[in-house]
Amino acid sequence: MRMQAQAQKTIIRVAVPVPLRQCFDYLMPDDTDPELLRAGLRVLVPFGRVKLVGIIDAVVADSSVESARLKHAIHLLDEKPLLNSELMQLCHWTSQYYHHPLGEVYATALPARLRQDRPAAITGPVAWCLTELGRSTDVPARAFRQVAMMTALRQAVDGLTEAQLDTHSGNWKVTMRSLEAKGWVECRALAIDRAVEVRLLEQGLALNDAQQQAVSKIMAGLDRFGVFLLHGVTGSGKTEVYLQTMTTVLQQGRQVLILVPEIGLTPQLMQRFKQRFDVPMAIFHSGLNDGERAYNWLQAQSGQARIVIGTRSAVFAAMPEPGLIIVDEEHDLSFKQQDGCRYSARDVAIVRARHNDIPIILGSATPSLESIMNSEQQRYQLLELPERAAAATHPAMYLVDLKHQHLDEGLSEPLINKIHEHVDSGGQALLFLNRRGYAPTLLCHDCGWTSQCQRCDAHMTLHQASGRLRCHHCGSERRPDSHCPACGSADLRPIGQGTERTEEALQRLFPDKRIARIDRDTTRRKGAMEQKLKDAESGRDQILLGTQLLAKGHHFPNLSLVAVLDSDQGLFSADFRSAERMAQLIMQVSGRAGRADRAGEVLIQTHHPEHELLQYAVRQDYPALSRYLLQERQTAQWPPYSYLAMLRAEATQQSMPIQFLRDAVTCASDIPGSDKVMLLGPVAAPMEKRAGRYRAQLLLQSPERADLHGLISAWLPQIEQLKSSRKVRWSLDIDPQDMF
DNA sequence: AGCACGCCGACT
DNA sequence: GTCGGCGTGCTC
Repeated sequence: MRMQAQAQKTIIRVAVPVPLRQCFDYLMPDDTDPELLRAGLRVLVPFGRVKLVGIIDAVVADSSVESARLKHAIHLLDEKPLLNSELMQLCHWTSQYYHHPLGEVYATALPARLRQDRPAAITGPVAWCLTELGRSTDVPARAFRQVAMMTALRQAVDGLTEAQLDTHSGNWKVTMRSLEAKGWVECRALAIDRAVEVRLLEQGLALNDAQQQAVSKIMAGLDRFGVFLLHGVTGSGKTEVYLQTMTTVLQQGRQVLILVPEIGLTPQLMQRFKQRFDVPMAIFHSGLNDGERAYNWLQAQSGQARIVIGTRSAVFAAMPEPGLIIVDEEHDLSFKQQDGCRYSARDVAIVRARHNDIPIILGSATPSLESIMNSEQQRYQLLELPERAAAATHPAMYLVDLKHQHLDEGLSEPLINKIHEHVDSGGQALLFLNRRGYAPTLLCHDCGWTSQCQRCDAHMTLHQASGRLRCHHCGSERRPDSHCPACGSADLRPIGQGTERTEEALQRLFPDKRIARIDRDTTRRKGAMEQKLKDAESGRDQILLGTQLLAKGHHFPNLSLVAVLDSDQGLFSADFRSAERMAQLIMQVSGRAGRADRAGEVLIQTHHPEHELLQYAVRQDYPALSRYLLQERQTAQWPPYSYLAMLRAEATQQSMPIQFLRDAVTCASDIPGSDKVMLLGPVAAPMEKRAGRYRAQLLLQSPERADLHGLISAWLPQIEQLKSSRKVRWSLDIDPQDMF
């Protein structure tokens, strides 16, 4: 028997938001009860010469750091852990898998407001009510605003929320303040009932056979981990499958997490949920301010929000009782974070489901090849929704061979005729062109000079509306030259097609039709996107012209014709994923054509109508298309037949990134097991110069994930020691999606 | 990342 | 003679 007293656990191991792969030990703050120390609490600590808010990762009895060097933490920020053990475990996994410092992962998981040195008080919606005193007081009649306010409050049983007051009068705050000073009114946090019983506000729709089967299979697996790949074309009723499975999970008293891509569709989907369920929801999207974000996060964390819905970062929303995760449009690239900790929210979500032993649904009309392969290998259960639920007919698909075609500003004759046909008979046409601006470059007809960006290896795009040349890669802009800077010629011509120029052509060709251009330039203003979409949905605009921005999610009831103006750029690109993306785009947009009463038509302009990908795409044969793509990937040993990581570097001096990556290769070769990983490069990035910085990359490829990660774990500490690493900005990207 | 310390070039 | 450039080292 040990006679020694158990050493007290009074050392806290803190993860601080710095790019260092270690935690730091501290003595607990003065005047703190050791019993209060818990992992998951936030704590303010002195760090070097600054103070930082960190997360207590563990409470331990002693430290390997000599006690004289240990500092006291300053104070705890929470009484109860802000991060529960499940979320901490998820952050640990993320930190290890993406080889990113733990403290920064915790920082990614928390909304900005909760990373600051202030208490995590929930200050959500409040309601103003009368006090006892206020109820028994007669307001002097001359204070007429106050009288009106008191009367309004008397009529409202549960008080008035700020939103309600805003509709009442624009200037209620002043009046309210004087009433509050008199002690007649008070402000209360709005009580949110914890919905034990989930109230359904509307009945579920009748399911077709495929939907019914999908729902049954998911229901049968609600009590354990399992990945369901829900493959359904647009309009096949994926959302109804989500809704009905969610109903059961919510009724079991568990929370549902839904991840959606970053294209402003979150509010729409949430609207669907609000129509169906009377439960509190927490929502996360780019339109929220810091306060709203923190409030919603805490709603999810406290368990009050039963449905949590949001984009990428919502995968880290704390939830005490998760029961189901849904990733909608799982193939979407916006689930991959492109800076800092480069995680894939879809992949983190799958791990989270596994940790919690709950099911996860991946929904898509065009699943990623990774997911297709996983379902073929029985790791995921494939659920197919083949039919269009609402009995709409499939669109007719045509390839327009552009070879030897006369083009009017990129528009072929067959296309122009089709547009006439559709809009004249009351339909709507949607045209895709993935290049905004007027023309991609300005060319000197006499000497061949083109308008290059000074800071990037790219052309500057001519924007006619603003009369500027703009670089789409670094944002720099300038006035277009009136004469060629190289030879002095005045014959400068805009070359190529952009949405602005196509819009101009459309206006000339269809002078009596309403044309709407929807791209980043026309939707920059806040609320402009919503307004444009509303106009388009109302059927007011007969011709819609847009970039990728318009590709998915929005429902235009009158839409009968969809056209892809330039599919060729996607087919022949340096990035092995670009063909896949173009095919997915065609599949996605074609799902949008057609109304209940009328089959839609889809036109794809190309110089390569014989291309196999396009052939599969027009036949709407995604299984064949993905088989073809998987075959290609297997031949070239690309993912999912191998695993990749990309080490990138950039610097203002051209030679530095390559130098650093060479040094990195040198130290990799000394690591045992490095023979199991191929190091491809270093090479200059496809666009070497961007925003004034030179960029280079080194690709790591291995048939085995474990070998790749094993090498990286041993390698990173060495890379950090390299002298040349100090002269570049470098980053490591696990499972890179973009090869640029 | 931040921040300080420290050692060399062009200026009041 | 100093101000300030950024190389180097450190953070419990």
